[in-house]
Amino acid sequence: MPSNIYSNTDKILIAVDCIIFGFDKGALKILLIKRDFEPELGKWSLMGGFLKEEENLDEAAIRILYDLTGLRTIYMEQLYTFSKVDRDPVARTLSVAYYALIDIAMHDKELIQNHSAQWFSLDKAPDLIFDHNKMVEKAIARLKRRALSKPIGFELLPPKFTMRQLQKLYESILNKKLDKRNFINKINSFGILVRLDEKDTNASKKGAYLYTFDKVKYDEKVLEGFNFKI
Amino acid sequence: MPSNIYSNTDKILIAVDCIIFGFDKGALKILLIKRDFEPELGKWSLMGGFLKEEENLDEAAIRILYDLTGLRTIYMEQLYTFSKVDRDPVARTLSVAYYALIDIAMHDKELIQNHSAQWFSLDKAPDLIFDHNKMVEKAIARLKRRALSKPIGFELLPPKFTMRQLQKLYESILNKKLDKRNFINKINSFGILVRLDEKDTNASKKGAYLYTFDKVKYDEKVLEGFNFKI
DNA sequence: TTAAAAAGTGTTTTTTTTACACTTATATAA
DNA sequence: TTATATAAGTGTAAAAAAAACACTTTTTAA
Repeated sequence: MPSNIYSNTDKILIAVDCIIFGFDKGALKILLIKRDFEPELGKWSLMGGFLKEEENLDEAAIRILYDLTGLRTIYMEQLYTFSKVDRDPVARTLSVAYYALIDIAMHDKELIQNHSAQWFSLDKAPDLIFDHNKMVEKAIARLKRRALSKPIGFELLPPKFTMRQLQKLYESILNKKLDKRNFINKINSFGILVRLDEKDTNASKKGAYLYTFDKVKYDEKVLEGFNFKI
Repeated sequence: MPSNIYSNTDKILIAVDCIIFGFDKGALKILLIKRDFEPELGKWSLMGGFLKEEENLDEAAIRILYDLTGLRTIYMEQLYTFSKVDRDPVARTLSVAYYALIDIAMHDKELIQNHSAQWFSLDKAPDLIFDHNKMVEKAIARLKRRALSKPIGFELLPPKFTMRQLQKLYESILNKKLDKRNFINKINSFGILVRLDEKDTNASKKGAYLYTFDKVKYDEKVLEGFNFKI
């Protein structure tokens, strides 16, 4: 390798694209924006932006998510870096995909309207520009794997939720029906949920107990290692 | 977002660094190079290079691995993109880490000598430049997870191997002792190994049966889903 | 008052994982 | 030649985890 390894090498644009998952009305959703700029004006895409000189990728992803949702402390994870030479027709661009989980009730609705953004159920999402469909696919696969190794789902739910909501969430992530009793037994065996004396009567006449997530017990559990196969 | 989104954005150097795993004499090893160029001349680092305009990341990683090992068809996977602003003191550089699994017997020994490269056991590896230690850590964690979800180990072994070699390999990846009988029972339950009539007498007087890996059955098994918890 | 809709609750069966010890084959040393 | 040392090879029983399974409760609205 020559000693001037940094000279005459190719510099490249770095984009950060975010797959933003939410959960609403029993279905897993993603937040997409309708582009009001070229290229691909009018088409749907992931929310993205470019990496700046003075920030690292996590910071860029946080900035981009804040711009769209108004939220700062959300679950986020780097997914994969996409690098096909002609993935962006305008210029050679690498894109580092991040995925985020947010409580759909908490985001800033005005902000997403300003960006012509919209929530879509996974099965009803439109075709996306560039390689964004692949990014979403990969994010779903990763989310599925994560859901089996830790109780990631809480990030997607409001602070108080019912067992049934939690189960529906897992069903939509794993894309299969789960047994009610087995699910509750498993969740309770972790001891990371606290049952409140309140009930939620939105979805049933009888009302369902609300639960919250016990962060302290959860962190203990993380240390000893979860087996979250459901 | 402005319409001139591609103008005045920052272009950045992209490096590709490879964590190359091998398995020899019962221990998991990594291949490191002693830098004969600045910065950090004389220190140990991962094998790396820069991404070129006309190639994608996978192609760059394959090129870099070929330069060092002379091998082309090796197991390789993108790991993570490292982006700390000052990770490289010379210039702002992102590094996309890849990890590779190779059969240590197959590589080109002359090539690695030309690069002043050397195999190190994981526990005896020297300190590395930049954030390369972190990369190795992450690669080991990924390898551990992979080892539990599919029988990845075959990539690291010669075409014919003994059960004991396979077990030793898993023991060194998972970093714990495994029960001989349970291991064999589990592996055999997959039906992806073929026992040959040959024996290997290197490690024992009695000799141990050699096995090969049945690629066809393996692929069938992949489709129906592995449970490789050992 | 009754029908409908969702919540809540335990036990049994099956599958998977773990624990565990002796015999066999052969080269080498006495 | 015999004894010894070394690693290979082999199966079963106990424990743990996962999966299957159905009825009762509460309430509202017809």
